[in-house]
Amino acid sequence: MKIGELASRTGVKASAIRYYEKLSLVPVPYRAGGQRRYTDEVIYRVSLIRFARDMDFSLEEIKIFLSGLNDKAPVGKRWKKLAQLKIKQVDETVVRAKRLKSLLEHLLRCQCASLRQCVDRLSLSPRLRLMRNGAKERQQ
Amino acid sequence: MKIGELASRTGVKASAIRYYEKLSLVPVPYRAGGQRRYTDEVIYRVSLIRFARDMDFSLEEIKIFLSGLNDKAPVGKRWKKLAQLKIKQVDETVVRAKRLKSLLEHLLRCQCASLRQCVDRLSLSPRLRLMRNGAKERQQ
DNA sequence: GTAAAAGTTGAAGTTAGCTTTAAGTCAAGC
DNA sequence: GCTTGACTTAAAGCTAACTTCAACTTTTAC
Repeated sequence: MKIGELASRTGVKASAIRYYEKLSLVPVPYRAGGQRRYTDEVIYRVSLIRFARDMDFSLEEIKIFLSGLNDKAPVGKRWKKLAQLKIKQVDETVVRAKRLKSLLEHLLRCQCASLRQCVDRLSLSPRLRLMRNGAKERQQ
Repeated sequence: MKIGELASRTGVKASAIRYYEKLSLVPVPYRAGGQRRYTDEVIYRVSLIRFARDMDFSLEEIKIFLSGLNDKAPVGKRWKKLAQLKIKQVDETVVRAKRLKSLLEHLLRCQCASLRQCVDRLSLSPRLRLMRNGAKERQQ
């Protein structure tokens, strides 16, 4: 399979696939007359990469995941650690998402005339702090 | 309050606050000897911006939200539309997050020797497609 | 009064994750 | 055999959301 077919079958652009190759996220394929030829196996890998990207994994994280999945040995420590971290993050995401949803629903219902009034009614000020604590940590 | 205090009270760097000012996300403040002096009101606004950023709102979206909240008139159409869109997105986020969680939990439990074996056992290949459809649309 | 800390500016730099470009080579259909 | 479309490369460009820099001024603490 040439790179164009791999691209159309996975929904990932050829340029992205070449970029992943450079980062060692997909294997360096066999070449015919200079052009890349892929086995079907690679479809799984690229699809997984795309899925993980949709889940906001960074390419670095995906690299760890894929190397973990490829080991013949049981999944490594780094892999397990990352997976557990991700599960935790997912839980937090769900909590914050629900909080955001009820905030938005309140704002759609309420008739607050000003930001301050709205924030006060929601007692958002102390709550904001809580929300922030649950949120992604920032690099400062 | 000077910009440094506003920064430390909101957890948003001074450089980011200046950047927000340039984008009209925070009001142009009074100046004393060339330096910005803020009222307490601004804390709410900057905190809200930060909260929204943590929720992955773009600054453009935040601009719409804040202008909606500031109107004396009932919240505008654009605002409501965006809020409803965001609620939908939040629901999707929750669904995908849960799906990711069970996938990760499976991977932690299972003893798949290879990527292909694992993907096959999960019958992930058809599922990937479903997951992708539920995921953010990409610009292609 | 003076030194250090905090503020100011515009412009350039940073990061991730690609995409686009230019200048070619290779493959497929007629 | 020729055209057209798909492929190749390295390098540059893009976007969002900031941060950093350099060179300077203002404020604060002692």
